[in-house]
Amino acid sequence: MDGLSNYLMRMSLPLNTSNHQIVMTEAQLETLRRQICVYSTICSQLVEMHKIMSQQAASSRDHLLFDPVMGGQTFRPSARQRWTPSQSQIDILDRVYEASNGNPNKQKIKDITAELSQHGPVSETNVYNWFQNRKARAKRKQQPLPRKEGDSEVDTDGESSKEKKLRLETESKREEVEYGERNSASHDINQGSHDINQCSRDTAPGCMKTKSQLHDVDYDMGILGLRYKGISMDTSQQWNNYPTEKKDFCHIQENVPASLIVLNKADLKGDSLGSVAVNGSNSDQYASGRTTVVIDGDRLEVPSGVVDVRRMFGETAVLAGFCWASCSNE
Amino acid sequence: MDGLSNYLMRMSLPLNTSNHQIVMTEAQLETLRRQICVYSTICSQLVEMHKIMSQQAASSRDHLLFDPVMGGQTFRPSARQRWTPSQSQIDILDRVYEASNGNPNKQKIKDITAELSQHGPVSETNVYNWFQNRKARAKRKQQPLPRKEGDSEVDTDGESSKEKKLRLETESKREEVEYGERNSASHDINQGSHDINQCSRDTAPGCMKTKSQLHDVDYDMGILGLRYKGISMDTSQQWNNYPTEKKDFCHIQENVPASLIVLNKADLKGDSLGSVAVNGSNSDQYASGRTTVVIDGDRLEVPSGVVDVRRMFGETAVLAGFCWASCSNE
DNA sequence: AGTGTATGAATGAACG
DNA sequence: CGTTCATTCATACACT
Repeated sequence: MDGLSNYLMRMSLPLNTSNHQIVMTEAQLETLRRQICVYSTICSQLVEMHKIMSQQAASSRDHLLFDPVMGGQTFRPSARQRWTPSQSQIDILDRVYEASNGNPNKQKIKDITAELSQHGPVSETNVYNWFQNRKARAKRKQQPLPRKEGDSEVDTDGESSKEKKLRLETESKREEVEYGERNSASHDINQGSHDINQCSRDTAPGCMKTKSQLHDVDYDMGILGLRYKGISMDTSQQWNNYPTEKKDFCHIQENVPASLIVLNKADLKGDSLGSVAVNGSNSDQYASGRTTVVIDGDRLEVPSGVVDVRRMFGETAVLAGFCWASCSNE
Repeated sequence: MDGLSNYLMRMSLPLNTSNHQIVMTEAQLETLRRQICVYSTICSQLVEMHKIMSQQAASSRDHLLFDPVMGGQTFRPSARQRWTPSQSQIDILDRVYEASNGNPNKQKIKDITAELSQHGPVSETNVYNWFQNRKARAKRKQQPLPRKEGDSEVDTDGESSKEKKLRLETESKREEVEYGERNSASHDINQGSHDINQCSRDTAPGCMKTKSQLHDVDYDMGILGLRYKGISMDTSQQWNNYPTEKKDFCHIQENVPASLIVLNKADLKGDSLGSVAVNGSNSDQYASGRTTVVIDGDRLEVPSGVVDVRRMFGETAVLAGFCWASCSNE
């Protein structure tokens, strides 16, 4: 649980009540009211989402037979043969994998299993296998040796414009290597003020900034960020209902065809992991799992999914800017 | 916007604050605290769900290309496109496949890729996958000889203890048959008061009971039930924060190494389907897809996934008991 | 447009 | 630990 679990604490609300009346300041109450409003909205979204999902699940055959509320486990009428880790479990595993160098020993596996079991059924064997596979496949991907920057594919050169999309697909195979490229690319982000940097309130938390501006920003998108993600900024009722100070929480850039979405989830995960999602339907964005996005006027290939934001964009990059202004919106 | 949006109203909290301090009664504050806690938890589920949705949306093209939070508006995440070998490439691949007996090694793949790239864009991974699939599907097509239903498996007796887990895995092939066994097993559940039946509040909704006790129970786990699933009862902060009356909603059994989790989703699905999930890390619980659980003192092998609770445990069994008390918790 | 099929891709598990 | 198997998912494409 994130912020709200400690909310009362931060609000200085007495946790143990006695018989006398409790006194709240106006500010406390106001904050409280807003917070409740926010969560109320989110919860109604949850219900709505689940209804849609259930409906989807009911009307689809196999691959959609999952209940997202159940943590992403896929349920089928027949028993599932193999373990399917939930997303939260995967996140944890990823984190552990990143942190560790070698294979976890037996005790370590026990620990991990215990933690994972809080997010769904899992056995130690599952964990063991996961690390085995992860390592093996990481190694395999390491084979196409690291290339510098977005220079052309050495083996697949002479590519036509049509082949470009395939090149991207090829690139996606060397995730680890690409992170390095990201870092160098992040320098671009740090230069100049482009579209995404038009943020008018440089000090507002969540405002899209160059990473050099990110120091000491008490950033906290978390759930709110996730909530924002699905919102069409111009039309969403939720967005209109949203408290102004929360809108300023991040900067919406409406004039770029597709933009990076980085959702900081530090408050959820306790680390720098964030989600990168992009939209846009340019024809050259076909690479699976990655998309060409425009950041500060420069084109970047970024993977979708959970990424280490700091690793990708620099140590101080904890922020998010996002824009759902789809170039394919009719 | 659902309940909470009117929450302040119900709480009689003044919506327009003046300059004086606001006074809350203890009861109000307590209710408020609990409500926030509940919503906080639910929101975390939203986050989880949304992660999964995003993931799904990113990896699927059309039918899932919508974000439920957006209220059905579709947007286009990065398109994903898969490699489509040209005919000449297929010819080459076929030829190589025919000529070779085993899987090509890494160098061989490189060579093949090099050759194929002269006829179109291709990556080594594409080649690798192609051979994997080709081999697997060739094998499958030659197989469809065997038996009818899962009946032929019965003769696999004389199993060693080591083979047991394999047996379980095999068993999962004949779901329907197993349901029958479950039904008989359910009689055990109905007898006497065992661990899981220690529920002290027999009338409390959601309390784990024998099926004979379930009549006329106004059962309603819904989202809350779903919420429970990810909670480790002994360690989870969420659980500790949870209102007492909600804890009583179902009965938590803390002293069994692993226990059955049946989440009734009748309110969501309109039927008796529920989810069974189990955890536990006993060495004999490694069979993926099913787990040994302790129910009323008896060990049962139950499949994970969606099951017909009533069919499995009896017509009146609509309830859920669950316990994440992991036997591997330190 | 909906439905079905072939197949590229992903990945948990098992093997040697 | 590297390799292979087996299953599943999702897409491209064909069919109607």
